[in-house]
Amino acid sequence: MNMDKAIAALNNPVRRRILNWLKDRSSFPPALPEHAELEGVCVAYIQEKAGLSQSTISNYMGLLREAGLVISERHGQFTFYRRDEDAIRSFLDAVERELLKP
Amino acid sequence: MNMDKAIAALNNPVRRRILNWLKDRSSFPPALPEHAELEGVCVAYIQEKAGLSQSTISNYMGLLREAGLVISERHGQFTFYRRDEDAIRSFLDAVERELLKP
DNA sequence: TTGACATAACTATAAATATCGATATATCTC
DNA sequence: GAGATATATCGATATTTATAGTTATGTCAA
Repeated sequence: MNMDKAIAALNNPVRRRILNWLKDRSSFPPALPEHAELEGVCVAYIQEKAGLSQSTISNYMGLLREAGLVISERHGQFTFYRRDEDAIRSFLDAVERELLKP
Repeated sequence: MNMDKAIAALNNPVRRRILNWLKDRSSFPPALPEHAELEGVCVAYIQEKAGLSQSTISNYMGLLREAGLVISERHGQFTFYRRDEDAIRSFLDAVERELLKP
């Protein structure tokens, strides 16, 4: 997790919203049967929900991934994104340590 | 405290550093005797330490103030800035609530 | 192999941000 | 009041970000 990249990634309401949506897989359309066991969500579903172009969302997800906030996993033609809960928590810890007066 | 503005204000390493410096008044040159009781730091000291132009720092401090992370107080020709600890804490709480899975 | 599809990478443009120097404003001192 | 000082504001430019369209890449299915 990279603090600078993470803050930059979060400095956008749509990306924060996506991170929120990913808390609950069921806020998206059901996965295909063959992907039922996967936790992540494919780009197309996220795009649909966000209402922005495919390229924009792909770029957003790349930023979130580079920031270490989400994990991507390719399965066939699909890329599934899911939150990295540990990284998110440790980001919050780091921000708190940096901001809070000792 | 405004979440969007606060994140934007923190999305810059110098502004985060300033916020850190302000944790400890003694990391700056001593205040004038007539300002000894004040907790804040004047713009010129912050500028000196940051090594950026006066206008840039004045602008930075304005952003931090609008984000609600610092409090400014004018005394004569000087403006003293200090951290708003309560606002910082509640910002951290809000970010945590937004990011962390329930 | 040939399409069809999902996603990523590339290109382009508009908007936002970083940063400075210059100027304006307020205040202090004489 | 005139000049000095501290800060804010304005104007300009360079860089970064947002976003879309287009193209490339990889994979599936017939």
